[in-house]
Amino acid sequence: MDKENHSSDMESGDCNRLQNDDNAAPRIKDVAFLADVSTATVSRVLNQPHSVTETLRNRVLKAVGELDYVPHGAARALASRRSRTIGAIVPTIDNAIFATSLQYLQARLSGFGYTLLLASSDYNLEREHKECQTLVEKGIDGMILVGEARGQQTYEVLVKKHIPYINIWIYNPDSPHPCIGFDNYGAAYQLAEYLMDIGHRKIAMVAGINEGNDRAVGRSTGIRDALASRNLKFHNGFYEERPYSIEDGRNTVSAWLSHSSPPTAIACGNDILALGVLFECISRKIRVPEDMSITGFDGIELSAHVTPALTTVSIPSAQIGTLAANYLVARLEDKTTASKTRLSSHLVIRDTTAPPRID
Amino acid sequence: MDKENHSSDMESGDCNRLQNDDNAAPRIKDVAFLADVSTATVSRVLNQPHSVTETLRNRVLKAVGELDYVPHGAARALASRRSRTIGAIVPTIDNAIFATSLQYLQARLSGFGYTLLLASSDYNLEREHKECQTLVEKGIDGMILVGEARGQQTYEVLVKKHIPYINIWIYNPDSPHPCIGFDNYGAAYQLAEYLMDIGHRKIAMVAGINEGNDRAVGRSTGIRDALASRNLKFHNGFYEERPYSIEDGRNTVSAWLSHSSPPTAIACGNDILALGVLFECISRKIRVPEDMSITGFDGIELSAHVTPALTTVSIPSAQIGTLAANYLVARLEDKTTASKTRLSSHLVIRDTTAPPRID
DNA sequence: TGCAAATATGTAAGCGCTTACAAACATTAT
DNA sequence: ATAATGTTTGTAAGCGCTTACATATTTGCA
Repeated sequence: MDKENHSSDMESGDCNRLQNDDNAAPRIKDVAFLADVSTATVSRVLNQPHSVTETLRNRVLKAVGELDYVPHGAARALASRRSRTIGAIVPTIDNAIFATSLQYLQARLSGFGYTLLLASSDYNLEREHKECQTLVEKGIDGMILVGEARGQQTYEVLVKKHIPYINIWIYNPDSPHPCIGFDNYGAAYQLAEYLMDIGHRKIAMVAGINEGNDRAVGRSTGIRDALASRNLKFHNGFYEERPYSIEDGRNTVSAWLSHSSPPTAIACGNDILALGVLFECISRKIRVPEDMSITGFDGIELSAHVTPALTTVSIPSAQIGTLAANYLVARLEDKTTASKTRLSSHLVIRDTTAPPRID
Repeated sequence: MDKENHSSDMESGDCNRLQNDDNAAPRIKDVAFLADVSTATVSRVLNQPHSVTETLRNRVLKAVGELDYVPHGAARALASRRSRTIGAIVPTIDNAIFATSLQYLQARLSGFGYTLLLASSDYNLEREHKECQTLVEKGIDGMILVGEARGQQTYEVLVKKHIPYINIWIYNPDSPHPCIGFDNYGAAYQLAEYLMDIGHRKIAMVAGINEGNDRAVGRSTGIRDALASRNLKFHNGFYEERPYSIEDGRNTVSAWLSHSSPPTAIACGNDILALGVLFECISRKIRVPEDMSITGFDGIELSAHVTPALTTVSIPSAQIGTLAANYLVARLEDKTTASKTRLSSHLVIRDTTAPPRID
């Protein structure tokens, strides 16, 4: 069963192509044989082209082309201890804002020669931990996580294996972990101040689910604290947490709208929820912004185009993806990088907010 | 430098834990040593638990737990020739409808113990080919591709390596390739017939970019052929292809709307474009559907909530993701599966379509 | 021209697992 | 008791690469 024809001193490998059993994929050995060099040289041509003479390099490259040789990733990863693969765990891919980030992340990684191994946690920290282990097992070189609130054990898995990681979508100067993002709390706080500055006192909030989601917590707390700073609370205790869907936004406000003392402004944890609230108001003939102010969070493309256009906080989602890729690749190539990057969010005032009517 | 303490016949491995240099990650050897069994047994416990006695199995599992052992994916893949990884190349992640599909795909794969390696082509066939090679090199066990129009060479890479693949988002009974999806052409054809049935003759279309995108081609051709079947053409030649964005939808119709003979209905290649068209009409005070009918394609959540609600074709995007995972895993485990699955799309008639005004 | 230093290539030892095969042991039939 | 059979475990040969080290070749300089 063993092949015998490996004496490398025969003239011209050209007519002596290795008789591979059938059409099995070619190995580095086959390339070496065809180009009449050692496997080490082939490997060098592929990994550090300039350490090989041009003549040889060309011969090898020609052989690679002729055989349609594709290196075996697992073997490569095993021998070199690097997989050129980056893992990412997002709460859900099915969210415009994460999708954008992922798109840019993936594109940038691809440009650096890295591949993206993707998992989702469905906003569940246990699942996140499990997926993290799976990705680590697959041999990722670096990891991208959303937010920073998670069990210490998850971080430990990464630290133990010396896998660099970064928390995105959040910026926390006091955190021991590297991060790229913005200040959810601060942005929400500012948003609430704006609402109060233009005269609102009766403010309600439809938040995203807070559990296991520190971004949502930051937004909720930011609004709440801003209100408290002026001795206000959520009007009538109108504060609800809902999943990311238009439908949920709509349903949630129904009760509030028929209350004897409805809020004059509703802050939402994200644009999708806000859109739901907006659509519900519209279909109930409640004038926005005259009778009701609405704010979103995220700044998805759509928010600029609905009528009235949604006041929201725009987030640099594409940039987060790109920078996360930059950070990890820099770390992996031992270049220095800032371990924390603060990106700015912007309050975008559009047409769903105005001073409340004076009764 | 070599460790010597490997004689496995010493009493009780319990107090003789392998002195790993520092905190290097434990290897299967370490587990075997701790549990006082061979590495083969450890491997069996991990891969075919029932081929090992309960006593031994428990001892091994205990050792695994104590050491926090995580198998090395690359080594595993190299030795077993399976990576438990599935590749997917989508045009862009940043599109609600693909994101949904990916979310379900990923969730299902994860349930089967597989991981998703993700790449995007940006609707560029060459890039797709390159990404395909990269993924194959990483050692994916199966591949998911969107649409079926691509160079033969791309398919060959997969076939040569015996990697099962499936084209999603499309259904073509005559194709030599397995697929899961629906009939873009037929659905579009039906949509145009509906428009004509309710009286429209002046029909225009804002299509997605057709190049390198057979789904878009199918939709465009479906509309065009339906018109032709009743001796119609795009009114005034009003047919434009535009990128996937609300802004593009808006801009595109501007010219048509100020034309002396505007269309009475505009069919769009996807919901996002349709939304753009709708928003533009609304901001120009053109009544929808009285003065203008608009149709979308995809059935994103939003289309049901805008006012007026968008008439569109709903697509089973989640199902496509789930079924694609099912198919590939079945193939990899040598179970039989249908190689082509036709899913149905549905014309959802809502409030943006009505008979044209009679002049 | 000769010798040291620099550069180019080859040799072969792993990387951490899986698995064919061999060996050991347990079970049943003879 | 012995042989035949089935089951459990161990041994060790790879899987396809990379890379430290050894070797061969070239270059620079006295």
